[in-house]
Amino acid sequence: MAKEEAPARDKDTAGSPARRASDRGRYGRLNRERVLASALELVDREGLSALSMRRLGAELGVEAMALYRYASSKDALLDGLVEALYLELEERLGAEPEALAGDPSDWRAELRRIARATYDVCLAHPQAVPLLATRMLAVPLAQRPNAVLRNHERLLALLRAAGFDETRASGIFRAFTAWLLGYVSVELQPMVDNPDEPDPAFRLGLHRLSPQELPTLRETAPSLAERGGPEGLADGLDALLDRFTRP
Amino acid sequence: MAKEEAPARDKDTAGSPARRASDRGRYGRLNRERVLASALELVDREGLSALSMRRLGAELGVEAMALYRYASSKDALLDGLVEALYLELEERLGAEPEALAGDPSDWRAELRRIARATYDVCLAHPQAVPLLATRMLAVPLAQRPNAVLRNHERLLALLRAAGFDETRASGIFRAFTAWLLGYVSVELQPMVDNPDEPDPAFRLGLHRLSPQELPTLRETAPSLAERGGPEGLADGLDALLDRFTRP
DNA sequence: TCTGTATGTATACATCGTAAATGTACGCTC
DNA sequence: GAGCGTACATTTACGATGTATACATACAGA
Repeated sequence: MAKEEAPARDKDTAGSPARRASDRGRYGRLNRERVLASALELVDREGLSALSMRRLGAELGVEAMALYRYASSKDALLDGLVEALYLELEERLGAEPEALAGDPSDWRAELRRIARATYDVCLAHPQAVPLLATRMLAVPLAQRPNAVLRNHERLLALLRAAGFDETRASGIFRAFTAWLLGYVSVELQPMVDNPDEPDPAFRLGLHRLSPQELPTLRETAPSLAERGGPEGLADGLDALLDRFTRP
Repeated sequence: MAKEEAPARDKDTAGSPARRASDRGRYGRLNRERVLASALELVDREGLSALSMRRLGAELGVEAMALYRYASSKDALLDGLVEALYLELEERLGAEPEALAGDPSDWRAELRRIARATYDVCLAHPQAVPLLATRMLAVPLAQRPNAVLRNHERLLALLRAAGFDETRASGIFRAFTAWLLGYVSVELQPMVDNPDEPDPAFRLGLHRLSPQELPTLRETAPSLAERGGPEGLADGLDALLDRFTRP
């Protein structure tokens, strides 16, 4: 039914179609990278709930079923989004793992750097953050996307190189992950009721909160809605590292 | 308010149907509490993805549409589950807020107690934990379920009573929430590939991990799969409180 | 006994994920 | 070039889901 705008305008114009590489008569337009990039962009733009196979297909000028060549199910597609986030993280961190190249005594700085880069990626894709706390953690370790596993490897290698034994390294790893994911989850959600409202109290919808039963929450809410920013992340991380690396 | 189950056992016992309280000719079988309890039980038993309106209806011996009297949409139902979790938390914490009754100097112990109780609730309903990191945080502050708001109020009142100003209290509140949610999210997910496998390495699916590219992860995985338990939670919390309450 | 309201059912529709069969255009060999 | 195999995309179809709407029923109070 040719919902296309570009293609095969005239099947036999003779003089005809002058194909560009990206336009070879509906053939080979897709690849996994494009699919995931488009999915992430859609999620960024309209939220996770807007992501359906049909919708993503339309976004790419393709039927929904075509996507199954590049992600074997919708769950796999979501895992792919997680992968995309971690690929973006790797890019920001630089290709080669610093852990192996750098000075082992800088492991704290390196952890901070990784945490900060993760924060930045999440800040760029706030709507996708829930995927980390749910999809990613729900998938058994060994089945997580490769980019995720590489990230795990990087962290663990860093810690082992710094001299921590397995048990120690695991503890630090878990604390790092918990704090990082918790922090971005709490920080990067709206909390705002009506974003277009100029008055902060109304923007937060505070008029819904009973002053009798929730007095403290009501008066603290505006301050609560502020962000700790990357500094808050780094502060907490330092505190946790102090504790979890104690003898 | 008469959402009771006690009443009107046998309108006219005559010979006939011997109605039990739970069986009055399909009328008045439901109430919000029962719906939410049943939903939570279903999630506990078969996971979040098993929760559909039809399925939950069947569980209660009722058509799907009947549920809409008690939750105006599926999203509202999920929010109801969050509420149910927080009600359970309140039960464990005791009815009256300790913050107002207790000694303000015990605020750290009280925070630990709340964290521990939350951990216990999550441990009892691991399949529902993702709801906290997603649904709960995604809902604008003022629209969160009442039990959640009461929990926020309790925490903030506790901190204000301990002498922290709004800004300070907010910072501690956010750190507390982030750590707590991150910790239970990381801790209470399976990580296991094939639960029935006796050998730990196979149970984790480690054979899928390339020894060349992921050596450290491979050797650390068994230790990673262990839990930090409530002690780990308390340790990290203490560390964060030290940091976020510094002058 | 009658009537209004609270409660649950019946029916219907749009949308979703996805299995299976079908077409279509390219790269290859001849 | 002609023809073929295969990678790619479409078509069609099915069952499940959330939910709007209209209806039926059972109880409570007059």
